[in-house]
Amino acid sequence: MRLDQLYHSLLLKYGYQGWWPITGVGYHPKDYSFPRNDRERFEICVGAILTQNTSWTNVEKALNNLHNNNLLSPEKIVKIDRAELSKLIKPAGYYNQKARYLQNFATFFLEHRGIPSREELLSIKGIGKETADSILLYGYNVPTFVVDAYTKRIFKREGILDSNNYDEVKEYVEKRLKKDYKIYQEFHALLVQHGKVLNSL
DNA sequence: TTCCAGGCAATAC
DNA sequence: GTATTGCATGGA
Repeated sequence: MRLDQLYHSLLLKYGYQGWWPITGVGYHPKDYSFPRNDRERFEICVGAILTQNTSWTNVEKALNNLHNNNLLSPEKIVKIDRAELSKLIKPAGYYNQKARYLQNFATFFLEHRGIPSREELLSIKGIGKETADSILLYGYNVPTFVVDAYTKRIFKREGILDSNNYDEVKEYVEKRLKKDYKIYQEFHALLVQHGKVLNSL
């Protein structure tokens, strides 16, 4: 199967995914106007960090804890005691590491203006390639493709590309699909959805 | 009970 | 430069 065929067949099978989910809004299929403000942008970045090797349902519990305590802002995150932050994000797992990662990112978010570069994001402790690309693609609508474990697994299964190299898989997609953030957002979300379905078979 | 999820950094070879 | 290992909760 070719790459664009996979994209179209997944879209036909699952429909528009409406990523990235926002608290109080949820998923928003065919609405690409998000994030609508810096508050939503920051929330997406926090979610991207919390979901590292962690199921989204667990991340939602942690996000709700922060939201309900009115702490879902960079100012609050940098100020709060780290042990207190750890406690609130506990459901997301790895909570000691992630509390530190969130404070590292919140500090950057407050000091930095405009769209960050991939290199700037990667220099933050706690932001690796997938998280950096997720932040750029969903938080800033930059057409950069996000590769995750499902992507590699499905590409191999479909005989598209057998590689464990992040940048190689990323470039493969970016050279073959139109550089459109809407398409990259949908495709990554569809690959995750398909990966979940395959796991449940 | 074991397995693993929308990874990352540190360390070991 | 590539391969391991620690980090942790909640659901299947």
